[in-house]
Amino acid sequence: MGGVGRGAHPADLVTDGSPRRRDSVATRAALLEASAKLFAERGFDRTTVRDIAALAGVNQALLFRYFGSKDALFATVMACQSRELLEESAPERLVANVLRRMMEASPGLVDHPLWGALRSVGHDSAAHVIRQELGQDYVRVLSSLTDADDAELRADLVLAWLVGISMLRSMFGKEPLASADADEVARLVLRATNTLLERTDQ
Amino acid sequence: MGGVGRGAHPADLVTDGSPRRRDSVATRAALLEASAKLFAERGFDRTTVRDIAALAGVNQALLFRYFGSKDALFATVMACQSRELLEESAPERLVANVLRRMMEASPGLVDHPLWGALRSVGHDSAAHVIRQELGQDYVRVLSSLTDADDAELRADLVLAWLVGISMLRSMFGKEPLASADADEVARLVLRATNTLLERTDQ
DNA sequence: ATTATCTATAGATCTATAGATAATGC
DNA sequence: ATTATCTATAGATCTATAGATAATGC
Repeated sequence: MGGVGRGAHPADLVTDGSPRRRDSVATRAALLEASAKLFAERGFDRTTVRDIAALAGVNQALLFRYFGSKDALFATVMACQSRELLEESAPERLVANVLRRMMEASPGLVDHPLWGALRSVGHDSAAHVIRQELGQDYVRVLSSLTDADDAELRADLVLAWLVGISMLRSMFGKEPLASADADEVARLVLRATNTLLERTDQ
Repeated sequence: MGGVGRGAHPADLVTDGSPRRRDSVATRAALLEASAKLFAERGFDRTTVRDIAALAGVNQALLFRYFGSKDALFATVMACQSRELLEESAPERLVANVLRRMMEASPGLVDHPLWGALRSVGHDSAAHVIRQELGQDYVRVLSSLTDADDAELRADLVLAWLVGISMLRSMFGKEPLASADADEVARLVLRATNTLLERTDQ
């Protein structure tokens, strides 16, 4: 029933393209990659284990062999969410970089798995990773940008803005925001967040 | 299995408290009210027709009799979302009023059914009502506040902020935002949105 | 008689498991 | 021999319907 044929192998989706036919490591990786993509696109509830297995090109029983349950797989995916954007950006460039990456992604697609977690809003693991990663990592960096004693609240508000923009853009395709010029959005948002964070540099 | 006993009658949930025992109008209203509440709290996928019927105190078969399907009920609820907040606020007070109502609601609960629609992000009717109501009603009012030629884009960004604040607050319980003082949040956000909308009045 | 309500269940998913099969490494 | 993979299916939901029952209005 799935569009992906049964004959496809997990190696097909793995970048190193090694053609080994039985490889638990590659199978596990393919399941992680496929589920990250589908959970981000549809959320936890609307993603079935058979969809994931079909996209990964493996039998659905292997999902349970390697991860135990759909819930555990989801928690693993959430825990593996990369922090590369956070780590590669200087603090004062973080908002600009997140915005740029967000706006340059094609409308309707999330550019970062973290925003994809928003689609699984009812799930504990999603709520946990949102609080954990947004709460402790992004907010720490953002709150370092202001001296105000309510620095964390201000950082929360900046984050809320990024979350909202991602929602309207990638989930609802809200126009004109979805098709807006990245530079123009960045200019508007950065000017306002600089006001919020009491920074005066353009 | 539901906590609401089978003996409860729809009239129990209806404000006018008329004790009529068989009343298709009251039953229909009770189903609408119960489903609006549950869809807002849990989203479409995690709300079952039996949950709705139990909360409304009616048999689940009546849901299909009066609305045809769960999908049609959802669409009806979405279409009935009230616009009272939009209509009762002067344009220049809209953001402040939405923020106030949002922040004064207890954390973890949505104050307005429109924000609850965000939980049903995968559903067409939810996406439609979000685009329709946010897009055409709120944005029209907000964009009237600025003379810039990208007025609608700026209005979209203000809306994105409100959406993001609601998400972090009511769905993820993000601290310190969730427990922050309403006035302080309003002060910070309004100052920044005034910058965004190029207004100078406090 | 009409119609609101309830019972019972069909039919469609979906997660998860038990056990069979087949490819690998020694 | 070990272990990755597949088949077949149990068991639990969930939506939706057909038909029975019972309360209302004339």
